[in-house]
Amino acid sequence: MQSVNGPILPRNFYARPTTEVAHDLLGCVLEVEAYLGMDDLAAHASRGITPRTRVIFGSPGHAYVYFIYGMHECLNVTAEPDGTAGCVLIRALEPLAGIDLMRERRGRAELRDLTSGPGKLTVAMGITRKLNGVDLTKGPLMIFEGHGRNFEVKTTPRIGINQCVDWPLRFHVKNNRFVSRAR
DNA sequence: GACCAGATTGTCT
DNA sequence: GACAATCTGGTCA
Repeated sequence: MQSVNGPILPRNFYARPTTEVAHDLLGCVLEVEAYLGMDDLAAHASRGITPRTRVIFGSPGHAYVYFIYGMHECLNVTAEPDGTAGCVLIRALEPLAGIDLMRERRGRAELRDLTSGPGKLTVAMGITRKLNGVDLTKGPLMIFEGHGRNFEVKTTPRIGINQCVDWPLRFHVKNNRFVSRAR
């Protein structure tokens, strides 16, 4: 796999408030949603620690991969200091490397269709629950620093939830053609 | 373009 | 047993 970006994001990038981590991930990825702790009823972590949510309460900078709707897997990164719940859902990114492989896995040629949604990008990148709990500062899955921040950030409510529907915790790069589309 | 229904299984009550 | 942080393909316009 070709490396197209700067250094790997360090642990202390993730050990901060979830909304800050979400906001600052823009530029590395294009669209994110923040899911907080006990007060955020839309977050899996609001139910407390279960076998599934254990990772969210653990060390920052790890992958939380969950299975949803019987057929989709979604990638999150954990935030907040160790012991505090918080994670960031990666909703969209721009395909930069391995595009042919992504097309093969997705069964689609259109570049915009490869990673413009949380369920899509996990398929395109080959991410499964086997990667649940892996350390994002070490690999095999990593997030690299972006190329600067000369873009406008758009903040909106989150998509596809039934609780806390008004909370402005979705962040994406304005006018970018690779972000997902709300129904 | 908008809107709708179906697929399919892990997780928790 | 209900429901879910989604996607796709269909219909209609």
